[in-house]
Amino acid sequence: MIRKQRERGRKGSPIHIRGHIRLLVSLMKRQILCSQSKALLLLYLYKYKYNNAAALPSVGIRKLPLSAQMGSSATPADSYISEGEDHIIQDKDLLRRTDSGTTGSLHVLEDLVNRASLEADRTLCNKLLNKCTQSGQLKQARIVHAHILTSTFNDDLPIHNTILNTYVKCGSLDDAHKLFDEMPHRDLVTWTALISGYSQHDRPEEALVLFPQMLRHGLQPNQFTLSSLLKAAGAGPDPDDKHGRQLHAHCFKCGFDSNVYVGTSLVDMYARCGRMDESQIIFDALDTKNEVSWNALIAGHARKGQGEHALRLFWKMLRGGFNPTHFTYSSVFTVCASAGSMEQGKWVHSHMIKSGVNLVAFVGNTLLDMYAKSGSIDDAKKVFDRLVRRDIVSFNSMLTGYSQHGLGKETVQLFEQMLRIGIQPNDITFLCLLTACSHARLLDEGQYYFHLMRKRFKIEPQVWHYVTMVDLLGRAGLLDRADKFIREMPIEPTAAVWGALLGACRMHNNIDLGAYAAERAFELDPYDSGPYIILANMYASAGRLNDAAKVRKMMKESGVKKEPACSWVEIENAVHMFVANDDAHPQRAEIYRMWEMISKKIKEVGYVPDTSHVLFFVDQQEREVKLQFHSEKLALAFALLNTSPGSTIRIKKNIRVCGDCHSAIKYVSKMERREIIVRDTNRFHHFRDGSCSCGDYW
DNA sequence: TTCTTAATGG
Repeated sequence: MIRKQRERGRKGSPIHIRGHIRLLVSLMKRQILCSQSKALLLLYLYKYKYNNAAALPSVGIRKLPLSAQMGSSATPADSYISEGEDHIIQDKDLLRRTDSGTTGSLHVLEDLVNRASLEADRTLCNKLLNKCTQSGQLKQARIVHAHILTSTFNDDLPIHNTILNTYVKCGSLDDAHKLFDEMPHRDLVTWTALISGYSQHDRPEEALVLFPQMLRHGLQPNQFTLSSLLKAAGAGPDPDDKHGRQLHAHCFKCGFDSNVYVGTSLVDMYARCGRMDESQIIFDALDTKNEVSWNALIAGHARKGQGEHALRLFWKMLRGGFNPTHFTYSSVFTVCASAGSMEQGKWVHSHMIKSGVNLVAFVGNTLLDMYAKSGSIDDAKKVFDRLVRRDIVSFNSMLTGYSQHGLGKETVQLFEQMLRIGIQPNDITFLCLLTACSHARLLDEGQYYFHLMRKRFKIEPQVWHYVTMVDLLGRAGLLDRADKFIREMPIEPTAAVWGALLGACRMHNNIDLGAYAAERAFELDPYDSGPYIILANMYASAGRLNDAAKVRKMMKESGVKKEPACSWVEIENAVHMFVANDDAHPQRAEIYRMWEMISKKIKEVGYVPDTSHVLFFVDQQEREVKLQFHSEKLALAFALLNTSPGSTIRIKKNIRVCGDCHSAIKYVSKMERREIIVRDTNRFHHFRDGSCSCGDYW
């Protein structure tokens, strides 16, 4: 009790400062305080501000012309934290120079200056640390920490825990761990703060090893510890559920599994380990669920590519009376983006507008991506323009959109705009930019940006940047330069690098270099069917059927399976899938009849089936028959049967569209007066009035 | 004083 009183009146404590300010104000009112000495008031203001800002106007200090007194170095109390220690020292110097006058207040002031030690009190330190935590200012946190080390409350455990947490939130786990090691005493909060630090900053292994150590110190985890540990268990490089299961047992034993935080973390952990069934069981068993629990489950299905399931859960969540959050919308838009289901995405978008959720980058980026990936680049741009705050991901998403739609000029313009605004590009930005240059035949621009990336932005190109450069050079027909470029790469070329060269060789019919590139690709990744198929097709279309057969045999022997080609088309909120020569579809007969009719009609206006893309069909007529039933053709016939005249048709494909289909779709777009948008593995084709946006360059 | 959920590439 006595100690408490002493502490309350100690110098630096709020009461102490308040008293000083009152005294100073009264001196000032009686004209005893000379003008220079008002600097002293500023010093007190610094301290006072953080204790009770609301009380300031009542003592009239705000009316002081502080900046006039302090010259250009004047610092408003608000910016104390961000300006740091230098200014405090500066103010001290000012104080020393204060009061050369000989007023009767001299003694009083001298006394005050001496007593105005900068030692902070506990409340002030907590507030300062809090502010550092919120704004992530590590440097200031270290200064406050230094003050605390020389203070009388240095052996205080809670304040050390707060510092540790501040370091964590400022992103410096080194500082946090160092403090942890130096601390004379640690409690559960200390351990938990460090564990959660590693887990939040994506260093799961380091979080997990702390757990057994903590147990050895005789501490039992609580809900905070367990949820952090579960997050770490689900985030491992190769998330296995060994840690997860042990933790689950621990949660169960201590009865924490019914806690919302721990329960939700369990749902999330199993979902990240790919065990959706167990995730669902835990979710169902939760007495108390919140939005986060739903989001974790929905995101889990979305990540696993179970889009339909995720959407069903979304509707269920709504029916259950839960309000979707940014996270929910974000997952749902991602699902719609990868399925190319724009109609459902639009519906959810309108739902989001009605619910009043702001179009911030967090959710806007995924919405933008959804429109771009569904083929509507105009809607994507609208979303981009309306975003409340654009971040690097917003720009990257928009750049990706442009580049996939073959809009090279727009990509370059947006990139330049981004630089003007002062947003730092990252490696993904450059990947989009280079891809755009490649797709739009912007050879010089592509090479220029590749150098710029290194020189001006100090971003070391990753293997994917090299792949794109090989693609850029190769597409432009500079096959030898592309080959040389690969040989001069500072990093080892991967199968994808050689694959890019192979693709270019196919485009420019260079079989020898193509065969060489394919060999390298086989060596580096024998399990990818792509290069085998391309090479075999190249041989086949050059009439070298024996060589084609050899490649095919090689592929068979290495046990590679060709991924079946399929196409998807969305009709009235349902996505329909087609495989080549589909014979299981309920509307099969109509679809085939439809295509035969179309085929006949477009042949009359000039369509010539190109059979060079088909392997091993000796007889010309048979070749043509097989060719007719590529999945995108079936999807197109189906869409023509089931949509109203004039409406846009959007088709998604899992491999690159073949030359014959590309040609056929061009004719169909003209004849049927339809806009047809085909999304293949690396770009969009907008067919309109007989031509394609890719300019037959893909 | 300590806790859970999303997004951009090929």
